[in-house]
Amino acid sequence: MKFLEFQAEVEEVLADSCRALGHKGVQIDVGSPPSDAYGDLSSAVPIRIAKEQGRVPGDVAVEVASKAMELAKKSKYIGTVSPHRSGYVNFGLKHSRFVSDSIAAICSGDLGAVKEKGEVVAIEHTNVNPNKALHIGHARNLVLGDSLVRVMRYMGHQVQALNYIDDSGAQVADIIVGFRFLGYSDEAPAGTKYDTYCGDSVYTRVTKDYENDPTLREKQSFVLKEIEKGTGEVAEYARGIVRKILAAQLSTCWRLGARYDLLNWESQLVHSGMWEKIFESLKKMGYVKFQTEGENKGTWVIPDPETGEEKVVVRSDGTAVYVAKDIPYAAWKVGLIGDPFGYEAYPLEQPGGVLYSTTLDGKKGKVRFGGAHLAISVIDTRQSYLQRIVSKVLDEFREGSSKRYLHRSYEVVSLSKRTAAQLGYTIEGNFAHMSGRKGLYVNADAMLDRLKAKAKSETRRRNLSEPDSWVDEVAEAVSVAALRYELLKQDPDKMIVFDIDDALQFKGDTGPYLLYTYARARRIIDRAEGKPGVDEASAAKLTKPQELRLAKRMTMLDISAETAEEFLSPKEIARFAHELAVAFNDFYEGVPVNKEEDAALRSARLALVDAASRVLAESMTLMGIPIRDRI
RNA sequence: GGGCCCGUAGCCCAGCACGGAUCAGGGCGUCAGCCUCCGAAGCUGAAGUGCGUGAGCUCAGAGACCGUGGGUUCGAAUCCCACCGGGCCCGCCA
Repeated sequence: MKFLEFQAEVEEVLADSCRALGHKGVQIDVGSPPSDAYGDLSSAVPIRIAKEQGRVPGDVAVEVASKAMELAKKSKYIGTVSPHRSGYVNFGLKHSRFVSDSIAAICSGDLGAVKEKGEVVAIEHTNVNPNKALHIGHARNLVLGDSLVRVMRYMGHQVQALNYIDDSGAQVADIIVGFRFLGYSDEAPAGTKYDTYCGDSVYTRVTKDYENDPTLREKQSFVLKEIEKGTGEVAEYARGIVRKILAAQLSTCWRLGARYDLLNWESQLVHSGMWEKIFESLKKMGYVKFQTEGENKGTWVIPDPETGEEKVVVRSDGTAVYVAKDIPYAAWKVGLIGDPFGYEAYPLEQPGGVLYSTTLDGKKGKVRFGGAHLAISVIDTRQSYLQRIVSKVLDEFREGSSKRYLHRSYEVVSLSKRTAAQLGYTIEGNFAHMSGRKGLYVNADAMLDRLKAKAKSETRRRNLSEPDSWVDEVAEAVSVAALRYELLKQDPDKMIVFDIDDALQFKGDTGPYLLYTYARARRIIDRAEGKPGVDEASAAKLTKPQELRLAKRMTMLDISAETAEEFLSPKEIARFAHELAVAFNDFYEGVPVNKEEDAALRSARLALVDAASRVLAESMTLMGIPIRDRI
């Protein structure tokens, strides 16, 4: 995008100026000035030089600016260079050319996405145990992961979006115990989603039943063994239930805009033999050791990367512990082990692309997964310790592997006191952690439905003559925008204390604000009589601060996208989109477009609106927010 | 006991990665305005104390101690250390 070109020019001019003035080895940096009255980019380089040489910063700034001004004469976009007495040098854009080039590029479809195909990146997210419906905590994981997938694709990577299905764990066993030993129906009542039924009614009840009758744990243990074995009537039955729940969960995921390339089944990972191979290698390397005495007698252990103490990986009964299942999966992702899987289309139709599933039937199709250059696991912060262990083991396996296996951690979503109270729970502090077992959580579908109900009335109020189906469809988009933005905009390291009433807010820094802003922009285009169009002469007429601010802002998506990529942090896109929307609304209030009488100016403004709305749409797409011309 | 994360206005958040410029930006909530004018899911402005139901009157007058205290620096919300408060993790559970 054009702003990055401008920035590159400024950096080059600065570096050349310093060299010409004999200042060697100065770190060249540029940034945004505190106010655009100073210019469009600024640098503290003279301050650093002054410090080194014991001079007055303002004087050095004058020298540097004067040299830079000379060198900037032949530049494309640098219009002004000015020193400031504080020691900063400020650079201003050559507005007419910058604005006309920017608008032309964007309107021709060049939004700055990286086009050449880069590295293969595997991104794992969602990973919900297939025994319950998604709650908003799972939704945070999905939104973070899916947005990251979108950003990485935008940045040119070949992305594999992975969804790990733990179909052989205790949580699945629990609901099978409920169906097979406690007489709970394995059919959901009419009108209830299957995953919701299993989570709300079966799982929570079985949890209580365990408390009342500890001998039920034997049933759980039996079911777990049957599932692990993988054959037999109970295992087949569990397999059917898991798939039925997964189908219900996936419909929610798709509703939220997420798309996956592959389902990785834990049961297949376990049966693939990968762990045994890795275990043998680690034994040969002497990294895992057999304990012949002490409290871990009879187990195989690895060194704990934090305490230096022992960490059991294989129990004395020969079975592998939880973290040991993650190791082969991680090794498969980054290609440290031969790929045992085949891949086939999963028998569910995913909107927007085929969903594959691993197989172990020995047939190898054309599609390949795993073996990525970079693997990113979106997993909440409570698993950071275990992820560090996995990472460490990969390094033992091959030096430097941990650099290619990244944990994108994030804090959990808890519930506000008010929301907990609405759900019938009285709590002590200001928030409560969600709990699937206790039934204390906000269901993602239910939240979307509440958002949708509100969006429906808001939309209907503004569109009295539209058919219900249209209103319904728009309300659905608004609800997804609201929830995704709410869960994405906050820093991943901060806990979200979710409050239903606050989340129902459509004003201010929200997803609906972005949708509304986009619709406003499109309305101008719809109602225009002439065509949008701009050249350097008409762009020169775009001199109002609102016009310049909007034009500049819309060329800065790439800066946010690069930061989002570097720090695996899609919230950068949210911040950008909000700033762009604010800039647009400021323009909208203060600058007429279709009522402008000067035809050239009108058409230039129209082109500006068109370009800005395209960039806004792109940034929303990167967040998985649906685009609607009218809402 | 060891480790990780958070602490910014009544509330919620941005800024911290790369320390700098005159007001540390938003949002919510509160109050007051703006639709003969491209969609009001928007925009603009206000919010020191005391008294008064209130128009207002009186007095006072600058500034969110960026959790607290140190340190580094010409310069710290940003870097370092300690402490305080909150959350999480450290199992032959998953």
